[in-house]
Amino acid sequence: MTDDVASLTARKTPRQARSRHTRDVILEAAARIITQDGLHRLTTNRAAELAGVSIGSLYQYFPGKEAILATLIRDMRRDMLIDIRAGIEAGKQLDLRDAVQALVEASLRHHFRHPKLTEALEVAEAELPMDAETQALKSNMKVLVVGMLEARGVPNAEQTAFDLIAMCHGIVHASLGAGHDDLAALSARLRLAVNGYLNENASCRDR
Amino acid sequence: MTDDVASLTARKTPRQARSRHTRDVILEAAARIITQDGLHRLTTNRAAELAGVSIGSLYQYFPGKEAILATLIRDMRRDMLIDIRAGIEAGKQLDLRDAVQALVEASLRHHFRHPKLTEALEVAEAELPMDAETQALKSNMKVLVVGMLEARGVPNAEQTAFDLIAMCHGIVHASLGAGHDDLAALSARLRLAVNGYLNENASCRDR
DNA sequence: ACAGGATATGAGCGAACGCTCACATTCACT
DNA sequence: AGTGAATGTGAGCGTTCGCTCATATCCTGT
Repeated sequence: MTDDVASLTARKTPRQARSRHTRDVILEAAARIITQDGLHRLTTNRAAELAGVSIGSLYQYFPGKEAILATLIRDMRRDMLIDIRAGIEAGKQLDLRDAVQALVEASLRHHFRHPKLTEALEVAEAELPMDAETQALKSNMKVLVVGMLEARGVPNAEQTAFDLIAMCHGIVHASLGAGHDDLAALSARLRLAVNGYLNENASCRDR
Repeated sequence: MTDDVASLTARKTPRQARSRHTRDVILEAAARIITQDGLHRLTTNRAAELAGVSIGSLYQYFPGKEAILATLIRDMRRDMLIDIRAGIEAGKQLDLRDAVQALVEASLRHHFRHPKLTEALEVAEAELPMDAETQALKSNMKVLVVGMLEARGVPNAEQTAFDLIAMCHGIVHASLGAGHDDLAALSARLRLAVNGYLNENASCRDR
């Protein structure tokens, strides 16, 4: 099976500081290649070379380049969950619209930390089988967002969460692609889209 | 220059029916590979083999695999422009919301004709230089949509068009990725998002 | 029927890729 | 200081890729 998750998990866990460092520089090099040259330019040889590490060392820790990608994706999702948690915490006492906005801004900050890398990893994630932890991380995020909406009486919270996230993602993706990097302006436009959806959703139910 | 547009344009224009057919089967084979196996599985050798054509013939008409992609993208954008025109025509006599909805449904039909291929080509387009015709096609689409909004008194039509398109794109993309293929349900949710944005946009101005 | 352009073929070159393995080096622990 | 485990090395194998070119076949116009 090519789609085996085993081919995505680390081959050997570093036990010494030395090897942890080796693992890290490989991941950093891979991230830099993706950011600067694009996903399709990532090769194991190039990553090892840029990391200043022999190709053999790379294969000590990663069974293949997909495993490197899976690790980068996992790390990204971990960071994202932290940001989501912070966003929900920040909006804990606020009403629906402000709470959602707090969440939007938190995930916006996440995205803007490494825009190109994040976008590329999301593309890669779509065509890779997902390991258990990444799956769990994403599931956690969903539960958090849906819970936040439900706690504020939003009907059909599951679908609403899905659409809000997809909408925002679409706008952010398109804006980055068009070269817009004004975070404040972007945030205002997202608020417009999100509030509009929430209002329409509510008035739909009233009728 | 690797980014030269010359490397994306056809090498030789078919003069006989025979060669037009060769060109077409190559494009069809490439599209099938992308649809079934993904973008990264497209290679010139594989495309020629699947098309039942020698590798040499492929290089008679395309200087490289990027040229094949560029051609598929151009064809896709051509079809899309036709659909957009039809959508605008269909909503010609309608008010803002219904006209936008007609447009949304037209582009939704376009997307659903070849969902996987369309998505993949849009990814490819993002990391390829654009040839003049594709650029013109996209510019035409933008003018049409912006004009439709302006004709109905929408303020800030440029930005609104950008956001509406990006929003819808985000929702459609996420839905396809999640396996939702109910066109009617999707259309209803897009209407929700779009109307919400338009209402919010209008009420923002009133205040 | 025939000339000459248009089209089709596929062996194969050089480069890049994924990856292994025999070996060298360094570390932790006694 | 010595030993075994952990870690690091890089030449190089087998494969695939993009692509060329000498050659063969087909088609059009006369």
